[in-house]
Amino acid sequence: MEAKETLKAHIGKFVSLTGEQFDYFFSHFKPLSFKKGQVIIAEGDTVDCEYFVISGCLKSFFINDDLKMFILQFAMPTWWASDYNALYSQTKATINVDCITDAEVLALTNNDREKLCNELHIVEHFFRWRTNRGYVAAQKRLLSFMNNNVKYRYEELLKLYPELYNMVPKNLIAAYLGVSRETLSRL
Amino acid sequence: MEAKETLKAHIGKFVSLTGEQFDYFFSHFKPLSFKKGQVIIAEGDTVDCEYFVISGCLKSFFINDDLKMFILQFAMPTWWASDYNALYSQTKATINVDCITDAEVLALTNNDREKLCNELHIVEHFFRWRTNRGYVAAQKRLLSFMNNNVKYRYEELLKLYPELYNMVPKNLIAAYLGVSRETLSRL
DNA sequence: CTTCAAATGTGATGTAGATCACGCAGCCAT
DNA sequence: ATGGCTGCGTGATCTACATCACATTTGAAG
Repeated sequence: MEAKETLKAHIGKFVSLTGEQFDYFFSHFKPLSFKKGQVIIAEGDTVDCEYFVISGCLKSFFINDDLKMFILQFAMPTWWASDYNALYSQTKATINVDCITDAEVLALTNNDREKLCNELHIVEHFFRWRTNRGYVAAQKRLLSFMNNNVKYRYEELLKLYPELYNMVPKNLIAAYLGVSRETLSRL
Repeated sequence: MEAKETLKAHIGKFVSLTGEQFDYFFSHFKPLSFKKGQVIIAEGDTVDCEYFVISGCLKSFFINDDLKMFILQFAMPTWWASDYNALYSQTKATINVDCITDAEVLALTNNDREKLCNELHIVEHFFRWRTNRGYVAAQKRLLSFMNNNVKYRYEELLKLYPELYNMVPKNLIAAYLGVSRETLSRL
């Protein structure tokens, strides 16, 4: 029931579903448990789900030709993660998603999301709102990238998500900030 | 009628509205003409519209404390522009929008968009889709920023939007790429 | 046609951060 | 405990790009 309550609280922050509507909505999610290090989406995979994090921490990341890793997102509880480009346009994954810690998630298929959006206007409203927030956050991060040096971005990140400092190894934080682990280590 | 047809074709790429539905939808847009250099949204403004570009080219940009400009987006015909953070969360603008060339746009208020999304499920569907695309594009740009050097990003930009090369001064392209105009000039 | 400001090119020099190389500490599995 | 692996710090050097300075071209307005 933990997972169901977490999702309900999350949705409830923006829209009001009746109990019946929420039960129906929830019935499309599939609970999954993963171990630390387990891969959820690998480059080249067909992507048909997005994942709502109940506990633990995921990362979505890109590996370039030099095998350098860039982290797009740390997904903490009540965050969503997937390769959205692949999911929305039904192409192969170019982004990977795996588990930084043991994690419990709720999986929702692209088809089910679209079905739910069609059947329940308010669910579509919720998902529009969610992506709006994601879009604004992505723009802010882009601006911060262009405007601020590494030190400032590191401090801002820790201010916003202090739990990352202990939860996530420094080399991953460096990969999120787009900087080498050596430079990060020198503050 | 030019503007109406442009918007209709744009919407029609993703959803099908009846003629009646589209007329109603369109009736909420207000046509506006601007001259080159005119400011549409200035930092500190209350933002209550987003703008659909019919002709010409806008830019949305941020000015930092050192008066350095960073361009978030060039808005060409059929693109949308605003300070979405301010628009969605009803806060003061931190992003500016102005005209690189003379421009015709259609303005839609936040209230009207929300009203339309409520009244017509399919309109909400359209706007969800639009933001999804924007979100994916923003993520791609972020990745490109972390992964590729200026030269590569410049070439990719020109490959994607060759018209920018002649339409937009190089210092603005530099501000989009997050690089100094001198460095851009040296390729 | 003339004038002035904006746009562009280019040299010299400075610097944030990358890369390479190494040492060391914790930690899990044999 | 012995080994090997992952995470973390730190020195030395390298490089892409910033910054400052100035020259040249261009194009719009009088």
